[in-house]
Amino acid sequence: MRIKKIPSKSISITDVAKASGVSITTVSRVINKFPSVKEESRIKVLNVIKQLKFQPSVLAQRLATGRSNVVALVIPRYEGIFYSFYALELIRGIGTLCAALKLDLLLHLTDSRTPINFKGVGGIIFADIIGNRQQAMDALDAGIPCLVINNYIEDLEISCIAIDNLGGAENVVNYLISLGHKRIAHISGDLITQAAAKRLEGYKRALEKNKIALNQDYVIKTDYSRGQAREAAEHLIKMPKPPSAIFVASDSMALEVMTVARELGKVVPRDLSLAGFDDNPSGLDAPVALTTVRQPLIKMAQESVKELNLLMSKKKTKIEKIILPTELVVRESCQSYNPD
Amino acid sequence: MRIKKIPSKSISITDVAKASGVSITTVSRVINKFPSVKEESRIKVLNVIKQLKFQPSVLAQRLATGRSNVVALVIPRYEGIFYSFYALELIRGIGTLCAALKLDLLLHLTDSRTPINFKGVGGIIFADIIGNRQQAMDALDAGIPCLVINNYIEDLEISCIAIDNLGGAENVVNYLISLGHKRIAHISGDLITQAAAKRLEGYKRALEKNKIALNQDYVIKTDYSRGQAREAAEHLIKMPKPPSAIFVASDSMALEVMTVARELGKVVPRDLSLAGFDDNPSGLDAPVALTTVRQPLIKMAQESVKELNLLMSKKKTKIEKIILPTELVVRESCQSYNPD
DNA sequence: CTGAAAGCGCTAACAA
DNA sequence: TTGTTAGCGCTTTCAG
Repeated sequence: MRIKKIPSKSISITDVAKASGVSITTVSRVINKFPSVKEESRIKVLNVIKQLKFQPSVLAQRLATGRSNVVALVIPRYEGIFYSFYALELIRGIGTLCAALKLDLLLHLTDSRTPINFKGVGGIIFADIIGNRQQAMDALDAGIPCLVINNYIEDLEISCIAIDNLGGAENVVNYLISLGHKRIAHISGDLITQAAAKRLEGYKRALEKNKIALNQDYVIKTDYSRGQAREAAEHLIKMPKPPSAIFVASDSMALEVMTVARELGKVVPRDLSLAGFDDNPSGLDAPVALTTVRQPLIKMAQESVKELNLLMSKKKTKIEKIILPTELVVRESCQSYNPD
Repeated sequence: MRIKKIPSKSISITDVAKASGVSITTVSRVINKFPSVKEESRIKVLNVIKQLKFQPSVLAQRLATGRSNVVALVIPRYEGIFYSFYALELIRGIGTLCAALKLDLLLHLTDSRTPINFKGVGGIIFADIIGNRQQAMDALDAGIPCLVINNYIEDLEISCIAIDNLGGAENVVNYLISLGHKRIAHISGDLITQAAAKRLEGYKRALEKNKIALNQDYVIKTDYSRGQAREAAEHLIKMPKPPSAIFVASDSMALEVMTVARELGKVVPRDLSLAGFDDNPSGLDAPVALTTVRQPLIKMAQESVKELNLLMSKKKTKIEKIILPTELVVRESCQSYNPD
């Protein structure tokens, strides 16, 4: 004879069935709100459920149905992502909407190498794709509903919701140009991210369209960290012919640049115009409020959950490629170019 | 006859067994690294697994064993938590350690009312307890390994890892007093959080120990938001007899206060000394670097995962109540009191 | 060293 | 309207 491994006092559907004098099937029907249950039985079962504080095992449910309400959020764990404003906004947006839709949120900080075990998750949101394209492809051909945010992927049959980094960057640089600046530098973010690459591209495009020659010395690449922003800023400001304006790929780096400028005796915006990207609230703490580009992070996050939910419930199968617009936020850190 | 519902091409342990000519039991043994498998069989199975890209269903595993490697992180969704530096640091610390320990992280932003379905989670970390005491008690008597962070709970048989908010606050206020300040105000955080309450208490205690009478008009309560910080700051600074120093319960609020002071023509630290709490990196972006209290958030987060992991693997059952020390970070925003 | 068979808690097809 | 029964994919006795 078998012995139950652990006298796991956890109550199951069977206990409920016994206590209410019906079959487990009926209990199951009550749980799943089948209309075809006699009112009397339903009430009885419901009472017992309450009494016993029964909660169905989601595990067993998922195993039996093959469906799962788990949304996995896959965030690549590259250097610096967590120093960004971005990650938290994403988690916040996705987390609150998941809670509202009764979806479980599994947070997966991936090193990009380790394959993800998809069994048991109902859908996946890839926050950007940094070296983990394979993971997305695996998910795709395992037939798991999934989508990518913050990265516009053309060559994969996958939905994506991205932000118009290119346009946003182009706009802000155009703005600087409209103020009369010609010597405009760019401190870029980590170019393994599409966002940083597109911002750089937008910068270049704006210059080009305005017939301003690109000066390679004015473009400095960083990993988004404040440390590298500092080095870049020092380098730029100390140049024999320093730029009159700098477009920085993130607000947090821009703030560091502002600090460096102050240390070197430069007054923003009089001696140097400065623009960031993100609309990070701390841009308002700066001595001079930071001009920046607002990106709809929360919106992107929430759209992704909505979309994924549709995919998961098979209400939709068409893939969608969306680019959300950005908005230039003019504050005080930029000024008309003054050649004196 | 039955028809398989969906020709779910997902490969299972059975497929692996067939393809390698052994029983599923043997495959299971290989998966679980039982030593008692002939090397030959093991290799064969391992090969097939690789070939078929088989990944065991964690669902089925959990159902069969009753064990689960899922860690639920329960974060109460009160107003303003996500505007804090705190939340992201927590998620970052917990997330990376979970990944390292091969634990799945379930993120649960709770409204505190809805009971949590614990079935299938192996352990729970409650990030603070804000109105959701019941959830913790439920988990406790469901016998699920769990602990509380950022809240020292005396009257519950639950492990907790908290931060010495009281001591931290007392220290910083002592520091202000040592600089000669006597009119010291406090802008508190949301007192539903233990952290805010303890910081207020620390403030009071420091005054008391130094025989400085508490002036109720100098204590202003907020919800941690910048908006309320602004109002508080305006009120304090415009008082007929304004404080010469303000201890603010969070760095982000302190930065807002600094902005307000500047707007009102006050120079920090000459006219007003300012201290925060958190050691939020943006404290360094301020025109005047913010003096603050550093709290070991990452450490708290990581300790909690370690501890929970021990609890989950039954290697430990003793509950632990830990308070981690803080550290005063003196920067530039405070100055000796100058009565002129 | 290996396999058959009995669960884990639930859902769903079928029959009543 | 309800119950019976066969799985879902895995682990774990127990008996070779």
